[in-house]
Amino acid sequence: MQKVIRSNKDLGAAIRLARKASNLRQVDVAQKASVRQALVSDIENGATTAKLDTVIRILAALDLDLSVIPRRKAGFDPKEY
Amino acid sequence: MQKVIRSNKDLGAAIRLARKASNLRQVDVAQKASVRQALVSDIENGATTAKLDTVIRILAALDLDLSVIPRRKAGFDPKEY
DNA sequence: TGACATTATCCGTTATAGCGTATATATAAG
DNA sequence: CTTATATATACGCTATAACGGATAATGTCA
Repeated sequence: MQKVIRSNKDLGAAIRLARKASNLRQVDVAQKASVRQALVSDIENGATTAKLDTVIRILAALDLDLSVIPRRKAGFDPKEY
Repeated sequence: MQKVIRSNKDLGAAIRLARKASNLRQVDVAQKASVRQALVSDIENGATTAKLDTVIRILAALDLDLSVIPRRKAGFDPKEY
């Protein structure tokens, strides 16, 4: 599992997916990350470009980390390796 | 190569390292990312929490991607695996 | 359908990222 | 030391993330 994030939409999708996989509500994630439910909603919908530390806190609430990796072409399929 | 980012300091360190490895000046990265040299300086020094899309643009200027990965304990050493 | 739970949206306000434009410190080379 | 280059700071201003506090709009299920 390793999802590349190149836009706020990518991030929102990743967050929503992880949140549902954990059976959490936006409110639960919001509390853990010390933000409002409304903000989690906006971010999941890609409606806003959050600040880095906000992103980090929300990901942490979902037991996820942000990481920097060497760039690969879009559409790259790791199974080819 | 895979650097976990849990703070703006982590990000700044990763960016500076990658920039020097590419023999680029702050001004070069700034231009590619459409931001000011002063902002690159601030971010490298961990003096500010940048917005997500700013981070993405700067990383892209260094041929790096941001990614979401499952969280591991701090101090985890991949060599143990 | 009705009651309840969850998510999306709104408004005014506050906090702060990022800008333009300089200038002040390094750091390095001659 | 002097010059050139690179990085760090400064100040006023604009843009926008995030807030509190609701409420509206969906979704869920007996």
